[in-house]
Amino acid sequence: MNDVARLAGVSIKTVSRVVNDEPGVHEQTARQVLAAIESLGFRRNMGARNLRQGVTTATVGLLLEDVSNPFYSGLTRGVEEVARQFGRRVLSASSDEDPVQARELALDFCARRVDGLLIVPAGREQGYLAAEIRAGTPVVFIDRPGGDVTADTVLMDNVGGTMMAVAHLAGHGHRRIGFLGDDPEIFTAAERLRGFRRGCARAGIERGAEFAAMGPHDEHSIGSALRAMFDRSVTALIGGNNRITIGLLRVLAGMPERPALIGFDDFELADLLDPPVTVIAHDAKALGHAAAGRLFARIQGDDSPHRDLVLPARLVPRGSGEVAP
Amino acid sequence: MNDVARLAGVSIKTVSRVVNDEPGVHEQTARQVLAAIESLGFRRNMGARNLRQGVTTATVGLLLEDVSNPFYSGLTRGVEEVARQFGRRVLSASSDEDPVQARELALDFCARRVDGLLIVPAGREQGYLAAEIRAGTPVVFIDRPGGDVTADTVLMDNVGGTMMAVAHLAGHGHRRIGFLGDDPEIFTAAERLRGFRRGCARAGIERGAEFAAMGPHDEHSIGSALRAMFDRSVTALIGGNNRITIGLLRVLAGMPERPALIGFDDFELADLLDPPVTVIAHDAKALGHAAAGRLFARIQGDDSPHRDLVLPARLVPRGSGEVAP
DNA sequence: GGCTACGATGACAACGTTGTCAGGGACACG
DNA sequence: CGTGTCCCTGACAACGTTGTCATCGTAGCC
Repeated sequence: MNDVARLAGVSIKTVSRVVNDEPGVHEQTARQVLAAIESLGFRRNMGARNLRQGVTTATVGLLLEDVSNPFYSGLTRGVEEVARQFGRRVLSASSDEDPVQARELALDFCARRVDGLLIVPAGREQGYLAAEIRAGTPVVFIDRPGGDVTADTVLMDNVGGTMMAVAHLAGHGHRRIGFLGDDPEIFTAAERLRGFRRGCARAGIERGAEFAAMGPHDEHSIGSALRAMFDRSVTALIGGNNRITIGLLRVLAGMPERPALIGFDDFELADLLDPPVTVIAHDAKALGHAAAGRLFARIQGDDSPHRDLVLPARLVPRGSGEVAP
Repeated sequence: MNDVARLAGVSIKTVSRVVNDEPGVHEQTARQVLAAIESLGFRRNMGARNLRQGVTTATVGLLLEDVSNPFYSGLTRGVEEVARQFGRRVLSASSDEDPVQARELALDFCARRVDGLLIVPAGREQGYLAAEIRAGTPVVFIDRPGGDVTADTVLMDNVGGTMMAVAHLAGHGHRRIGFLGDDPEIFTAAERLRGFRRGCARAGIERGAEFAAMGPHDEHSIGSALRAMFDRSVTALIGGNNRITIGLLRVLAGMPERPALIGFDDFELADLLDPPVTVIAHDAKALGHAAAGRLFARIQGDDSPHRDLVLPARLVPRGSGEVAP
């Protein structure tokens, strides 16, 4: 800016005025300044501007498990869209479900003075965020609650969705149902398991005819879980998330059994498989929209009490869940 | 920092020393400072630090078409991993293939003084980047060259991949092959079309027995392109990218014809479809690794001449591409 | 005792901006 | 001609850090 000022033969402040479209600059002067800016390729240093003006960095932090998982990339896209509407950029990072990394990344975001933080919590404790929240950084938890920290939260209806799946299978005559879920340390996995149990109870399925195998899962563990379930005459399966459902499909492709199947999380091509896969669907992008919406409301000063938003899940029947035992 | 200094009864400089683990602070003093930091929840302002220290913001900008497309989210993940190794965060944004937005986002990244820029160019002209590059911001183009701007570039072997697909189909006896590609304004689409033509020539397929329908495509346009091709007795198809291949599969599901099919871009579940889909595969994450690798080399001062890297594509035969006419 | 050496600390400037306020010239009016 | 007003412009401080250099006290040495 100094260089621009020198070249244009004006003071640095006048350059600032031109850059910011402030009124009260002679048109002739402004032209000279603009010419100087052009010829020097000057670009205002946002960092310095933020420092001077105080709070905003026009950036929000998004911390999730893994961008390359379609669920999270859809979510990211949703966040990005809302952020753009509010003139913000998104700083994103994947924690790989590792609490230590998550903590480190979140604190790094704070040190960068993001305007707000969207977090898919990894692990049970987010206590390290309490100080940041007190300091005024708005935080919204996505997909899982913050545990020991209270803040706005946007969740899926995990319990309701799984109950719906069980009811659907029971409605088609299944009485022995297996659930393959993720590590129950993960909130959504525990919730879906809860939904599974409750759904079974409500459908009048006797205890002992419901089988749950919780993860973490790879194809090998899915295979052994499946064999154990088939040994006990399970006729229908529920996949606890998109990874597991796809793993299930892959393993089942090499087995003779063709149980009914419902997956939690919709996924691309589910409708083109044979049979097409019935799923409990929810909208990752909508989740991003909702969470970012809350965050920007907070950023703009909304200080109403914390709100928990639960987005609905819906059953999409496609075939695999509508077969008789 | 001021507050911390006051509370600890030391000068602001001493706090700075403690925060930066500089030597020469009495242990007792350091403890007091740390206690003050803890109790005030102080976190160093990265923006101010960057301003003072000069260049780095420990951030790179990643500009792509759409994070929610699995190809790009895989790429993003690759970039993120390398960035983390180098202690950087990733600021990402989707341009939706709109040159105006792309320009705006890229310049915004520059104004934030990112350490480097990874760009999947949208549109033909990236001239606005020339000034930034001259000013010393390293830029790496991904997936498409920069057109009027020269910088490091990391590409896929689009021509070779498509030629491979044609050769594979010809090897199975196909003489009338259709190619459904994206908008030829897009570099990769044009390259793949070129590969298709060259592959046909090399396979001795007479001109007039190769049919290309370029996009942009939706299911409707794919449908009409397909009908036109079948009218001319096409027996094999190549899908020009993951979106188009999936569109093709969806449209074909409602038609009686079962042509041979090879898709450019691998996609999840391709192996579970019936028949499993043969694809030209490449590794999006590897692309991200390679591009970020180049970028950080530049950031660390590598000023060797610009380099163009072309990552190989490979044919993954799964069934759909191995059927006779 | 006077000297150096060293360890611990602080004062101050600077990074690139912008907000505040004051200065200076042109012009109109009494 | 003096005065007030308006428009344009610039000097200066400040944002939160860190680099440079100076200061101070104490210990060690001759």
